[in-house]
Amino acid sequence: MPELPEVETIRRQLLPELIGRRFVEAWGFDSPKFDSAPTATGARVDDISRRGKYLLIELEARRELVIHLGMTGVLRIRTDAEIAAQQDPYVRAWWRLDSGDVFEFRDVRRFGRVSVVAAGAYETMPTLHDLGPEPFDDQWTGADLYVALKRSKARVKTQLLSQRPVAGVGNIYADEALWRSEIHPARRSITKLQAERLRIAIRDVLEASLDNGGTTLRDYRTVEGGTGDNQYHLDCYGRAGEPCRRCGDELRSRVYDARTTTFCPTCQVN
DNA sequence: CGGTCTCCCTGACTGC
DNA sequence: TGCAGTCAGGGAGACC
Repeated sequence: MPELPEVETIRRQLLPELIGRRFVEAWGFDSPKFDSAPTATGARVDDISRRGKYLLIELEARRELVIHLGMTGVLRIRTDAEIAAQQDPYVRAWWRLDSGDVFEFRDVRRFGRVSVVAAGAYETMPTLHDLGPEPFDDQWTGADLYVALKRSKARVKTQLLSQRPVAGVGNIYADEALWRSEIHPARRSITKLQAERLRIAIRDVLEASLDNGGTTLRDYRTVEGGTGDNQYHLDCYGRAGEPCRRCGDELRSRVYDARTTTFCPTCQVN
């Protein structure tokens, strides 16, 4: 599932492909999640930025093509010859570039989303509208995280997944960061010291994954079609039943708020 | 209002 | 081998 490191990897790869290009034709799958794609037709791409897991393709005239990859979203650029050689029923939106190539959004499970809006007008996307700070922002402190988490009584893991305390953390990196900072995912409050440790852990696990090109468990692919390598560097996520690399006890899997969570019952204190 | 639950989707996997 | 049942999960919206 694409989280911040995966989306950032994709952003960097798309930059040289899309900057300065113009969308000359477009199509969107017949669903509210994808059918606004053609409204970007005619626009030139000025820049590509990112907020959390949201890719923001900045268009001329202060408009944005917002893309969320959901669970199975893949972005790629194909030629007509490649498209003709391999029909793909899971392409949910595409934009033809003035180079002739086609920028495609493939999304098997349709958990992703496309939206063309005036720059910064995120009212129709509540999570993006109320998105927390970027974890790599130097201005973001442990005190900020502490205050943000104190606002809610939900479990710390659930709060992280809400994108409000900090942007871009999904199930994989939430489990990794909580393991690394030795915080039990079901806690409903943490100390200032724990918040600072958690902030550092979040930044470190995201940075390590970015350095590894992201985590490919199943569907995640780079723009070039490659996989990431970070799946070989996970300490916690997906390792239930295996020994904790810190204390040796067996990692456990539990469902909290409808999300599978892996943690060490011994060193992640509740 | 806020915490929690359900639903959307479909390929992969499990068990009989 | 085949098929039904289960699982995975980000985010929107319903529910209490």
